[in-house]
Amino acid sequence: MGYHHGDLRAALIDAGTELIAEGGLPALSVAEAARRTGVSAAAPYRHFPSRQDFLVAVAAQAAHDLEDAMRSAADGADSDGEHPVAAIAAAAKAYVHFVASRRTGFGVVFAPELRGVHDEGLRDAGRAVSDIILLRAIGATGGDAQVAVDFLPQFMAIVHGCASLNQVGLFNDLDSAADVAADTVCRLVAARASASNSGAVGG
Amino acid sequence: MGYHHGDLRAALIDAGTELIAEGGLPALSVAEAARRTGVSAAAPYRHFPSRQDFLVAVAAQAAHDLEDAMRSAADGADSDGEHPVAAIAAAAKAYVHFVASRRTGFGVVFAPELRGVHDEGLRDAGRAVSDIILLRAIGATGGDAQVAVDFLPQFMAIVHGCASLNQVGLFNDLDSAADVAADTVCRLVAARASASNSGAVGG
DNA sequence: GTCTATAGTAGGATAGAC
DNA sequence: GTCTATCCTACTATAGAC
Repeated sequence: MGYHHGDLRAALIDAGTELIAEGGLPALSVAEAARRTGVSAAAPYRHFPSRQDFLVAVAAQAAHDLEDAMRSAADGADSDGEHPVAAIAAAAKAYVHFVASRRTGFGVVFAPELRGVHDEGLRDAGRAVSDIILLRAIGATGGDAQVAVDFLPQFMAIVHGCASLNQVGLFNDLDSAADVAADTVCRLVAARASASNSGAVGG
Repeated sequence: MGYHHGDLRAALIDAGTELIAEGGLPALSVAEAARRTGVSAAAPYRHFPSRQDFLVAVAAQAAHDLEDAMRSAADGADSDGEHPVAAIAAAAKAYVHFVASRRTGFGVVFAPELRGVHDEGLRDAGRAVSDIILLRAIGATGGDAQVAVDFLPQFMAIVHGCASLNQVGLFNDLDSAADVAADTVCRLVAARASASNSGAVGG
């Protein structure tokens, strides 16, 4: 083989990202990542002690990219900070698109296989994504932080649900999925803003 | 070994259901199902030509059980047909609980691995679940079928999202996840019912 | 840091005996 | 219909040469 790399570690992470994009988490294989990078199956073990550690590195990269995508979308839709609802809608669409192209989202960032792993990148990215939505939600609902905190899991559930259902083919196309996600979060924000003290239904 | 079964096929499907509940789709293995059922690794192949066919059978069973769970919950919360919103909330909670106990939901019922498979049980169950929600949604929003049709994917996205996020540990406990799902779908129905002709936000 | 070689594990699937 | 035996494949991980 005799291939020489400037940065094998990064190349392997890229290959791993590709593998997940193609076949989901179970398709992440150290051996296949090595094959695609042009090195032997043993080489990756100089950079990652085990498949688990490799997965953590790939997930951290994905989390960072996801944070970037959502932040860019939110900022782009609301450059002056006056349109928090538009920012939330844009972030929702960005999430659905990200998952469609990478097959990676909250499900990988917070993957069960990663429980108990103390990776700074992962934790930070998770909090960063939450902050992107939280800040806008506070702005969109009139400054009530508690309402925003309640809205956060709803936002995550909706965008993750749309992204997942899109993956299994329940939407006609990607744009439909993204539109449903954006429309739904907007409806919820609107309902919250107009009646932020109404009780929850269906206990 | 020499084990004798009245219905090995059914026993294998039960074992397969257990495997998925424990480790998700990738944990479904013909060999392991055989082991747990007390037969040789070759025995299942008398009943299922391949792992794929085995998966279809397990998924069909899951779809049937899911339909049952959601229908029972909806009927139980609305025995007289006068409380469609309560029925929708109950179905939402039932979905989250079902996924928590079985690790199977829309993601398996409509699994990518099953694309193009023409299994009657799967198709029927998918439509049945849709109907459970559609009928109640029409009742809850004042008889507007189009609003109900639009609401269906939102319902699915929300309950699936809550169930998935619960699996990766983003809720404090199962009841919180189910409550968020029920609360969110109720808020949406309420918003739809009060303003069924409002335009969608965030195009 | 990367290679070759190898041990160990596990699953999918088939052939042929009973 | 089930068994034993077997083949093939693929991946994780390690040892030791370069």
